[in-house]
Amino acid sequence: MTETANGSAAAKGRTRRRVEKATKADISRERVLAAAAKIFSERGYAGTTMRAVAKEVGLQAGSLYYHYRSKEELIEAVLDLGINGVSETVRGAIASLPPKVSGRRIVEAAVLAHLKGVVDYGVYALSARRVLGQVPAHVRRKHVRLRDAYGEFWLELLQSARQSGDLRGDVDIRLSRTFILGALNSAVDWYNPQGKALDEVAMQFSLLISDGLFVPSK
Amino acid sequence: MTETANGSAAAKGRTRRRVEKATKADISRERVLAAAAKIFSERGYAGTTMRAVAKEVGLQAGSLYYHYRSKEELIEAVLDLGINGVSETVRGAIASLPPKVSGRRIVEAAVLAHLKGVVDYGVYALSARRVLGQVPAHVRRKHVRLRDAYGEFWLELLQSARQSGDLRGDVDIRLSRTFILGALNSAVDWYNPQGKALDEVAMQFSLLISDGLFVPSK
DNA sequence: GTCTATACTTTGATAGAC
DNA sequence: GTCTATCAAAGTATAGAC
Repeated sequence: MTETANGSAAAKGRTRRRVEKATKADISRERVLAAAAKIFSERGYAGTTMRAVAKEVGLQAGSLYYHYRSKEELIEAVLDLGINGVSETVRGAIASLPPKVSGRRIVEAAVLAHLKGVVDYGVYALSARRVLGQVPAHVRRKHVRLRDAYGEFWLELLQSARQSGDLRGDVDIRLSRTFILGALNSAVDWYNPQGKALDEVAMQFSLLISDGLFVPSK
Repeated sequence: MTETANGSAAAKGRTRRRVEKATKADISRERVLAAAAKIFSERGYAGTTMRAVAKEVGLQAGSLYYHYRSKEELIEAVLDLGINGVSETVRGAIASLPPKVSGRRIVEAAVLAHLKGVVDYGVYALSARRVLGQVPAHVRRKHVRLRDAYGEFWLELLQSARQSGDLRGDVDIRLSRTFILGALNSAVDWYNPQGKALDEVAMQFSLLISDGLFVPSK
């Protein structure tokens, strides 16, 4: 994750070929990004001051502008990483599944990967969830598009499960998707890495999603 | 809902006996509250200025302080209504259920009531969801307590369903509760009263929660 | 790369007139 | 009840020294 954060952040502003070592600027830039994500997630967009971010990384406020041109550019980088991080984690997991798996297994893999993504991209995912509604409109629009594309991916997942035949006839796929993603995203608010293992949580969620709470009626 | 909003807001600052008519102050106070809730939910705590709230109701910034002593008192009133509104809607619905209903019916009623509460208390519920993490710590503590008490109520609901015998043996009640509430709360973000009827959404959600996505495996 | 100093704007809140 | 005027504090961003 650290590599991704650095890669994606650094790649934006500078042209980096191959595997050159991270420059001092790259390191600072990433530390600033992580600090900003943390504070954005706690205090919201307007509540996050450049001074607070600078203090978190041991810099003066003015120095941040060497790495990011404005507060707006900073939140954009944070949101990018939060949304793309989770999305790519899930797409990757599904892509590496063997060709003819059951719908159950697909859902199981997607649930686990989403939770993994949310944990790996912690403060970035949290920021994406909490401040997306507060950023300047043109910034929000771009990221809503990314988020919607991810939602579309889930829809296709469920549709392919339906085609494989094991989905109940009376379930509304769109609403189910909304329900599942709402529940999974809430994990950024409460999941504690010190607590239950992620696989266990994912297993329980998958069970609920697949078979529900109650014993099949008669 | 309007009555509740007014009642709970007005009751705080003033002593009102019986059914006296709403004073000018009561009316302004409630309009300020509604405007504040809307803006808080859109821009977050720090992003909401007293000037913006005032403008929304056609007042000058200074005039707000006649109704609320500070920005902090304003967000407190908004959060109160958002959290208590939903909680009371659900508790009321469950309390008015006939004595020996099935676990399925209980879950169904709770799901519908929660969605109803979220819609009725719209901007207040939205604020509670979006800005709780951004308010001064002592304000947050009080409201986290209220929210947790509501979560406890859901836990008891599920426990009583288990005792009535129709819950699957392998479901983790705590995790299920977390999952369900995460999904239901997300409705404040996407539910559109112009779209699908609430009962229909509630029915689909209940179906998913109770029986899951897939046909019972042989 | 980072610092200090500072220009300019906006904020929450108060006081007193009406 | 609401307005106008105002203050002190805090905000983003820039410029130039090091």
